[in-house]
This record gives sequence, structure tokens and C-alpha cells, in this order.
Amino acid sequence: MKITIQDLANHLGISKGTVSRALRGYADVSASTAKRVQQAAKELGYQPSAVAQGIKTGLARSVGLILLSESSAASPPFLMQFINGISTSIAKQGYTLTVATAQSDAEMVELHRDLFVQRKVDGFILPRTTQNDLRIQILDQLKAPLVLYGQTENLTQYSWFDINQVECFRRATARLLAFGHRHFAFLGGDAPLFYNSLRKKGVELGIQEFDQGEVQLQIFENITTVADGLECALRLLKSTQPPTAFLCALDLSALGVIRATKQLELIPGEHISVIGYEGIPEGEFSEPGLTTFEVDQYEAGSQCGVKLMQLIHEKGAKVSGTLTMAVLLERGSDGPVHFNSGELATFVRNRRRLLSSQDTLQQMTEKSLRN
Amino acid sequence: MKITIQDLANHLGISKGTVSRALRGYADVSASTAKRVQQAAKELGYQPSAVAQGIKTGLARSVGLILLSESSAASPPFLMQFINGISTSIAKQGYTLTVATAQSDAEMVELHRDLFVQRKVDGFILPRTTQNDLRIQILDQLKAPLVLYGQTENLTQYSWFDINQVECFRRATARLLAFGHRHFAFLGGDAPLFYNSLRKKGVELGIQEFDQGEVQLQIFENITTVADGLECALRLLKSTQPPTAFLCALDLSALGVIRATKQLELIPGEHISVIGYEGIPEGEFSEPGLTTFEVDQYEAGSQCGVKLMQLIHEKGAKVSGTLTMAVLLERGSDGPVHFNSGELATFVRNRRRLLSSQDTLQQMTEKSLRN
DNA sequence: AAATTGTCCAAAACCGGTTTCGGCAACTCA
DNA sequence: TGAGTTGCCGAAACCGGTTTTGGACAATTT
Repeated sequence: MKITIQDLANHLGISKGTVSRALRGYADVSASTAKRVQQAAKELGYQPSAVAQGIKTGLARSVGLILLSESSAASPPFLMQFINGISTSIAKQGYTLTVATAQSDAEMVELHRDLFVQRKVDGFILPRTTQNDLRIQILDQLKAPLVLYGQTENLTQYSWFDINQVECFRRATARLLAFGHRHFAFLGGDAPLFYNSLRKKGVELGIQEFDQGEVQLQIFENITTVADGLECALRLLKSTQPPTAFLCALDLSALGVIRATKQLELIPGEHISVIGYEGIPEGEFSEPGLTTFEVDQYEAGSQCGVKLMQLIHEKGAKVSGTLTMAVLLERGSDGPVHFNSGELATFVRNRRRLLSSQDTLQQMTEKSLRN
Repeated sequence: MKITIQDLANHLGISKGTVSRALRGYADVSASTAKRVQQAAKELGYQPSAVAQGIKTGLARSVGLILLSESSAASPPFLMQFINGISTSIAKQGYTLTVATAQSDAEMVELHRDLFVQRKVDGFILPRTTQNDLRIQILDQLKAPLVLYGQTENLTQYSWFDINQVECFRRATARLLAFGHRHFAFLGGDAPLFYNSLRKKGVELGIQEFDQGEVQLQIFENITTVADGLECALRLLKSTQPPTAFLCALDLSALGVIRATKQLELIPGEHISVIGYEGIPEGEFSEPGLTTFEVDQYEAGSQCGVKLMQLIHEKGAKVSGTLTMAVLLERGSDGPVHFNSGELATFVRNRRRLLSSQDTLQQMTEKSLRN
């Protein structure tokens, strides 16, 4: 049913070796036969089987991306654009992307090993790197080509791509300090992941450079969803020493903070400042828009793909790391300090009192409007 | 470097044919040698090359999922869970998922053809089906196994899985009619996709069954994002005959509607009703929670995977379609009718007047609170 | 004791490509 | 004209598996 190289050779009355050489553009085949073969291949819709090719070359022409199947709801929002970037960048060389999901960290490591040993993939892209990444260890043993999206320890041995998150958060902190803020909260993300330490370091660096001894910083970890951010911010804002500036490792938690301000009828960008990181689409439509660093996830995937292609194809290719910047989108969720921490606490207290009385007022107003 | 079956055979002093038969569990190999081989394979970490296996069996042991790389922002939210479902369901039989992205509809068709002709995949899962799906046509020609996630015309020839979306929207409509609503808006999604016609049909069916001649229905299409929903709902609510009930083909647009009510200080579930479809996580955290049909995307992917495995492996396997229901999550965004359309229009008009005057009031209040 | 059967495995063919090798014919050059 | 190139292509080996074939030997039957 499917046409093979032998079929094509018979059809043309030449040997399959010649067909192969003609299609791969070898010199020792006459221009006329080469043309004839290519013509016939197109007409009959012949394309060599990647499987059969792979057996000789030892390559599967596919790269692996293995995700932890987080049973909890959604996956990191960046993923689809990242996948898109990878697959389009590797498509040029006839490569495809193999996506698998693991249910646990242990299975994640096994999957990497198995896919490579079975030659289903020629290399891996590793997102969400940790300090001491088990995936890297096993792939090192197997001498499997890999590219990190993110950083880790002993970075010089690997190819990697990352955003300079330290610098992003240093700048965000400096910006808020310049706005006059002195009470900060850092809502960190997944504690085990390397990015989290980088973003935290950026905040600490920013404060350290300013260094007036009057800056307060509260640090939280594992604030990864809107709900987490909402809860954390509510708690903080109701405290006696609320932060006036929220630095969020993730846009999702930043959106949670904004939602918290809504509940307390505070105005982000005025009463408090919030800065996020990642640039997810929802950030544009919140009220006010979320000030955040926009990461080009497509570009990230694309670069990882290109680096991996180099490692796989260019013999003795050097590993290379790339650090780029994300762009700060200045939207409305941050601005000059309005209250200091104490004033904010008082303001919130009054607001809450007002809100509970308004509830009854609201009902009365509506009744009157209806008539 | 990588160990082959020949290496293993030499190491054991037997022929590679015997090794192969031992590992694949053939009967004509003594129990003792079988054990010895399996033992050695484990110790040396031997796993047969999927590529080499594929050449004999003609199978790549991978299924394809090709996505349209929508340059615009995010991808359909359902995707990651769906991918997760596919890949875990096919992993049992040693299959992996090959994901590729196309930049246009034409490239989408080409990619399907090429991946199959090159034997990179053994079959496809087709999400986001359209009325006259070009992917199906080309795969039919190639006799490629395929499973639809969604429906299309001439459905009996294919395996497919879908949610009974007609019934979902019929029920949603009946529910809102029972709540007393008479003015409806249906915010449709991607017009070319088949799901859109199904959901619209459900709404029309629901109204038709009620059939009192007093029901108004406005239909819109291509409302696919929060921003779209927001804009559309604002326009409608400010009109002279606003709908009191919004049936949204997508949760995202439903969230946009809720956001519109916020701007007008209307209360969803009280002043108006909104029902969505899909059950994305954000729907839980909106205020109030979004009433919606929760679709188990993991299960959908899983079922598609299972069906495709049957088509690929069981010779002469029958195609099969499966229709399941989504569960209605009754959260707060819908409820008994409060205003009729005319009353709502008046209410909105007054609210807007109030809001613009409040803006100045607000500023004064704050000033006084600060002192 | 000869014939038959069954057990187990080595050898070889095969899958669909790629690449090496070698040979024929046509050309070049002294 | 004869030796050495060169251009072109068929034949064959190879990649790493699977599967078929066939044969050696032991165990059973007649």
C-alpha cells in the first residue's frame, strides 16, 4: 500500500541504491537521472520512511519534552507557546517533538532514560529545572544531548537558555524603591524550582543595593495560583504591617493580589503596587492592567530547539548558554507610594468597616432604584 | 556506546535471534535461557531500539496531534489536560505522542500527510473538527487511522469521542427559562468549528421546546476570549433591549461577561445570569463563581487514545463513536430572573449615571479618610 | 532398533532505507 | 593506441531488530 524505495526503483527500472543517492543529492548520479527520480518521487508521492532511515543513521529525528502531569487543574501557562517554538524551530531539519507525561518525579527520570535508550528521541529539552536535577544526572550518564530552559548548578557543562530573572526582579525592586515603597512582599513560586531562587535573589539584590536599613521584606513561597495569591495578599493586607509593594514571581499570583485589592476596594497602582512576571494574556485585561515582565515563550522554545539541533548534528559542538531580558510592560498596577505601611493598615481597617455597612446600604439602594 | 541486541547475544554466547525470541516471550525458547536473557537485558540496561523494531513491524509507535499555532496569545485552555490524557492512555502500549504545529490550514493538511507517509506516526487524533474537515479527507485517502475529538458530517465512518454539547446547551437554556428568563444572548465561539453549531443548536432546541413565542434570542459568533466577551456584553447591556441571560459557548467569554457586569456594578446571578462551558479553573475563582459545564479533558484525551490504539492494533477493528455528558457546576453566576429586559435597561442606565458621579465622590471620600 | 515426535536454538532472510565497493564505458592525455 | 581518469550506476553490505527455516539432539512411539 505505502510505496517504498524499491517500488520506485522498479518503476524507473534502476537500482534502489541509485534512487537513494539521487534523492539525497549525491554527486555521483547524472543530472538527468537525478531529475527523473525526483520527478517520479513527487508524482508517486514517495517519501522515505523516517523509521527505516533512522536505523542506519541511528537518529529518530525527534526531540523529547516530558512534562509532569500535575493532576491539579492547569499546567504552567507558558507551555503551549513554548511547545510551539520548539516544534517550529526543529521542523526545518525534519525533526518532530515527542511529548510525554510523567505522574511522578521517579517516572519522569525513567521516561527520559527509556525514550533515549529506545531511540525514540535524539535529545531532550528540560523545562522547570531544579537545583539538583535528577533528569540531568541520568541523561549525563547516557551522554544524551540536552538543553535546559532555565538554569541550575554547574551550568557550564550544558547548553541552556534563560531569561535574566535576577536582573528582572532587581529592576522591579529598584523601580518600586524609586517609587518610594519601603514595605515589600515577595510572593515566590514553586520553591524547589531554580527560577524561584533567582527571582528571590533579584529582589534581595535590589534591596541590598538601596541599602538604607529602612526596607522591610517579607518572603513567601509556593504561591503558584490565583487562589494562592488572593489568600496570601488578603492575609497580608489585613495585618498590622501590610506591605505596600507586592513582587510576584508569577503573574497568576499577581492577579490574585489584584483580586484581593478588589475585595478590599483598594486600588492597585495607587494604594498598593503589584508587579508580576511572565506576561500571560490575562494580565492585560485585569483592572488596572498588570505591570509585568513579558517573556517571549515562543522565542524561548525556538532557541532551545536550535541549540539542541546543534548539539545533535554538529559533531563536537560546544555547549552554549544564552541569557536574555524580558521586557517590562508598564501597565497600571504599580506606581508612586501613596500610603506607608501604617497608613495602609489604617485605611484597610476603615475600608472594611465601611464595606460591611455598605452591604446593607447597597440592598436599600437597589430596592429604591427598582421602583 | 549504546548496547544492541548483537552485543547482548555475544555477551551470552547465543544468537541474536534467540535473544529476540526470548525477550518477546516466544514459546520455542527454553525457560532457563529465557530467564538468563531477561536477566542480562536488565543488568546491561538493554532495550530494543524502537526505530529498528519499527522497520519490520511498519509501526512507529507514536500517534500524531497537530495544532494550529495561533500566533495570537494563548491556545485553547483544554489542551494540556487533553495531551496528558492521550499520552498516558497510549503509554501502556509503548506509544508516545508526537506534537507538531502548523502555521496555516494548508500546512496543517501537509503535515498530516507527511508525518504519516514518513511513518513518523501510526495515526492521528484530530481536535477542533470542522464541518468539512480537510484533514479527514487527506487521511482518508491514505487510509490512516484517526480519531476525532468532536463531531463532523458522515460521522459513521470514523471513530470519535465527544461531549453531548447539544444536550448541555439545551439543559442550560431550559434551566434559564425555568428561572424565568426570556431575553437570551448566545455568545458563540469559533464559527468554522463544528462544536459551535452544536452548542447553538442546543440553545435553539431549548427555546423551541419551551415555545411560547415570547422568547428573544440574539446570536453572536467568534467570541473566543475574555476581551471579546467583555466587549460584547458591555455593548449588549448598554443597549435598550439587553438580554438578561447569557449563554456562552466558552468559559473565557463567560468570564468576559462577568467582567462587564463588574464594570457596570451589576451582580451576576442576580441582575443577570451567565452560564459557560468547559470548566476552566478560573471559573471557580471569579466572583461569583461561574456556572458552567465541566468537561473532563483528561478523560477525553484518554478515550481518544484508547480508540486510536484499537484502530491501529486490532485488525479490522470497528470504528466507534462515544458521546458523554459534562457535569453542570452550579455556582453563583445564574439564578432566578430579577429584572425583565426593559427594567434591566433602566437599571443599567441609572447605574451608569451613579457611577460617573461616584467617581468624584470617591476621590473626596479618600481624601477625608486619609486625614 | 528404527521411526517419529518434540525441544531448542543457530543461521539466514527480511524490513526499507543508506553507503561502500567495484566495474563498465567514455573520455583524456601522452 | 594504450594507459589512466572520470562519470555513472548496479550489486552488495550494513543498520538493529523480527521471523522463518532447518537441523541437532533427546525423548517417545511402534
